[in-house]
Amino acid sequence: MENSADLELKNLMNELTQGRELAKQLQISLNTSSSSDETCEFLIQRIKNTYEKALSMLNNDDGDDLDREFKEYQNTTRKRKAMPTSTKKVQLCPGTGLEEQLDDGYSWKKYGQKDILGAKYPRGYYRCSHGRGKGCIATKKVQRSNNDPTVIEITYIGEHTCNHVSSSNPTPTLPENYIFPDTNNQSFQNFNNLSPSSINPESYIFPNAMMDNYVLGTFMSPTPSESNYFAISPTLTSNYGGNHNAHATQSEVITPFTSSVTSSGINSPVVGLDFPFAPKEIDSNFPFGSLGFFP
DNA sequence: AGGATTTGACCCGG
DNA sequence: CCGGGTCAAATCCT
Repeated sequence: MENSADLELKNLMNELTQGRELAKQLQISLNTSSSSDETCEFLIQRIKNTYEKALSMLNNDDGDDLDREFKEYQNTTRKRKAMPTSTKKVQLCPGTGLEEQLDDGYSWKKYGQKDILGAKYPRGYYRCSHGRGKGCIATKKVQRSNNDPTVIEITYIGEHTCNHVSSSNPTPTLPENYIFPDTNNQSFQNFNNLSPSSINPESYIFPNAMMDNYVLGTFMSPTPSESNYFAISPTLTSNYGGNHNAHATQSEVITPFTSSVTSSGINSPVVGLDFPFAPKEIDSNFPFGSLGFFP
């Protein structure tokens, strides 16, 4: 068994190593004409995050802090104490796999969903799927914007202490580098060489029909009829949400540009990215919608 | 069968 | 008391 100090040190090393790798990625991106501004911006943000995380670890010279924090969490299961939060808004790119666009490299487990007053769309609650076992207290809230259904707001609460990446995307040295898939991947190159206005949906993971179903039928239609979200393939459990009125502590807008790298068809559980796309009206019309039938 | 998701109930702070 | 956050049993999916 390794003690908490060793674990702390290991986590610190992980963070610093990750920062170094991200910096390398940034350098590559800067030297690559096909890389977008968003790519660089996102990398910079991630580098900042790793440094902040590393610094906070150093400040907590008491290695038991995380353990204690989790204990407190366990003692107050229904109300978490004030935790560091960060919010990012994700502008969905048409034609890109929704799951990929929302994937942040961690695996999440949904533990709740709630209608929020004044919000058209329900909010989904997720916690790190390694959570309880590893003492990772990270959670996130995902909600679709009232005004712009293509904007998703993700609020991250607490820091990951598990240093685990999604089982469907294992990347030993870069736990959160889902955004940098194999650049030899044809689809990735297709994507990177495209300007947003010239996106060719066929380059992506989802065929047109499917994207129509997701983006047009589900997102855009104010009054979805038969093409509501219940028609969505149950195997594609992507979640959407957003809240335009958000007043988060920090906010950043990220335009995802993830590749068409799939979850490699891995049949491991798709974690974290399910979502009720339909507005509340649909929910009320189809209270048993996810079952696809009325009782 | 086991793990993930859904959903109504519960808890608690404002 | 209201509303956001969480729990946990039921249900679904693989």
